Amino acid sequence: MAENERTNFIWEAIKEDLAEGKNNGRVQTRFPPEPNGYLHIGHVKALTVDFLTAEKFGGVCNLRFDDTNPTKEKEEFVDAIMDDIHWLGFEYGNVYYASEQYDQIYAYALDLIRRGLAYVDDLSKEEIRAYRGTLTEPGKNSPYRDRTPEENMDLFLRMKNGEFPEGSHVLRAKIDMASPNINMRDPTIYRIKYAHHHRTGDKWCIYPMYDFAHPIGDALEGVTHSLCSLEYEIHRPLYNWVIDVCGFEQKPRQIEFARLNLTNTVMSKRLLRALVEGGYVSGWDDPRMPTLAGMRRRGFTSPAVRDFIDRVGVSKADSVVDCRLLDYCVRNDLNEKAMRAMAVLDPVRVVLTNVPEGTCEMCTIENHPKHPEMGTHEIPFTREIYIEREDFMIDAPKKFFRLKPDGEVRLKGAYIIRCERYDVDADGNVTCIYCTIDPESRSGSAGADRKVKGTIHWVSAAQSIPFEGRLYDSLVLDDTGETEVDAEDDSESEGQTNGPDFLRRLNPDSLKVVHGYAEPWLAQASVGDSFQFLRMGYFCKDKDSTDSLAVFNRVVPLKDSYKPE
RNA sequence: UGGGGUGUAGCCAAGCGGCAAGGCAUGGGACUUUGACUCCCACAUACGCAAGGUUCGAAUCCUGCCACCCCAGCCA
Repeated sequence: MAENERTNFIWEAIKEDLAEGKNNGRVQTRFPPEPNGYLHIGHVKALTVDFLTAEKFGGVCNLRFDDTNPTKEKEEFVDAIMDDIHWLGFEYGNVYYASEQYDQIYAYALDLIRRGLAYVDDLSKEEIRAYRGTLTEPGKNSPYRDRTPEENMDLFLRMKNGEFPEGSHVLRAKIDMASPNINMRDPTIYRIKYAHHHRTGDKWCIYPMYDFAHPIGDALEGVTHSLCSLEYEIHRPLYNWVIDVCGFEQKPRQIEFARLNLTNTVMSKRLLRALVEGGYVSGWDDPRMPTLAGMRRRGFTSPAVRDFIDRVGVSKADSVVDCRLLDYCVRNDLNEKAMRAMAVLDPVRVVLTNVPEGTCEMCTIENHPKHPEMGTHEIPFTREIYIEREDFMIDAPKKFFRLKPDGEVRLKGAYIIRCERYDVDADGNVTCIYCTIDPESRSGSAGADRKVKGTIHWVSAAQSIPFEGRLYDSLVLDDTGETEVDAEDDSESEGQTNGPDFLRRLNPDSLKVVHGYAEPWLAQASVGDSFQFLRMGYFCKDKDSTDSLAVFNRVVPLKDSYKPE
């Protein structure tokens, strides 16, 4: 059975490490988010790889907040991140913060200075860039590169003590300004920032860079395999350099894999933040957002999200996954769990002429066709009802199985009705349909086995509740699946005057609101409960529903194999 | 024109020298008091290259070429 066990290239690599006896057979990973935003579906892939890899090899996966840039980070985000991980059902071991490792990281920096492996540079940001060279030309040494360890030590201490303004000095690793790998051309490892850190407050005014803090954090925590996305591949030599130079005995191994991209949406935290801060969406949990908070509010379930990630797989090839696979996973999960109910989104009135006025029969309907243990509920049946406008067609084609003049159709859970006549307004819109019921055909009765080709959903006109359906059928962007992220302007610039380029691709149809009627039973639903409205899809009761109005988000539509013409 | 990566169907993705798994999507059919679900069937003579080579045999090895992605933050 181990024969067919699912694996991936990362696990194969780890098996080889284990076979060579590395790390004494121990495997440890970490999920290292920067608390500068909410987790999105792309993070789920990363964190799933981290957690499942640890689980696979009987190790632990810790959570570490890579909070080395105080200007972007907030406590709100660390809370949201932990909530999201729990929602997904993963258990992390310890919780670490890079900011709690600052003392140790600082000590390693001092050691590098002492050994002549790091120096304080007085060059400006622009000068450093100029000295770095280009992709095709080597860089040249900074005039400050050969300062003595004593001089560097003095300068670095003064940096730490707040004697210099931001931007005036940085600490650089002394590696090789002519390296074909630009990341090795004396990378900056510490910079001055007079910023309030959400955890260390104003204790520090120098902060380590990712490239320095990350490998040290990994080593300090005992990480054996540091899994990350492809863009860090080029940083691996630097990662290994830091590990070596700091003298860590047990050397974590960095392995990179492709990050997740999804059609119809954008996965860049910078762009998601622009949507939130620019007011284009209601917040990080807007149901159109690919954030876990948004998807959760929309009604996506964690098993569905996990199944999706599992089906996507792990490789090193750049890819864009069709968002219809995610939809499939959601439908697949909800099909088993969601109770069946009826709501009419675009109502047209139907009068059942042979049902006496004042009649109110209760029809019993199963909550789930395949799970009788899920129980039943009652729906009031009255003389006047609403059906879906699209379920009636005057000039119906041959293969239209729903209601048409002189045609018969079954009202789900109730009677078979026949269309006798209908009213039309000046514009040709149907305003009312008159039908008769077959009294023998009531569901559950002896005559109920008569077959008609179609079954439609309905609600009582008098005994139903107002319904607002939000049809978030597309994620934030249109369906071109392309996202041009303008390389320019860092997220620090607030200028929202003319939003980023991609905002032009915001899908105006990504949120449609419809008003209709729902069966009374739905008034008892709790926020977060999901239902399948027959033919219309899966809906989840939204958090801002009120007693007088049932507000449901459409999680995902049902597949519809009916094709007109 | 530097370096690091990746190229298997519309989209993901197995495959690791022995003759192309699987899923989504798509098309057809059966079933159906949800045109849903479920169930059948179809869907790469072909693996970036009408390129060389090794081999009895290559998607898998070697050479060359092409395409795309990443790197010149005092972001992560």
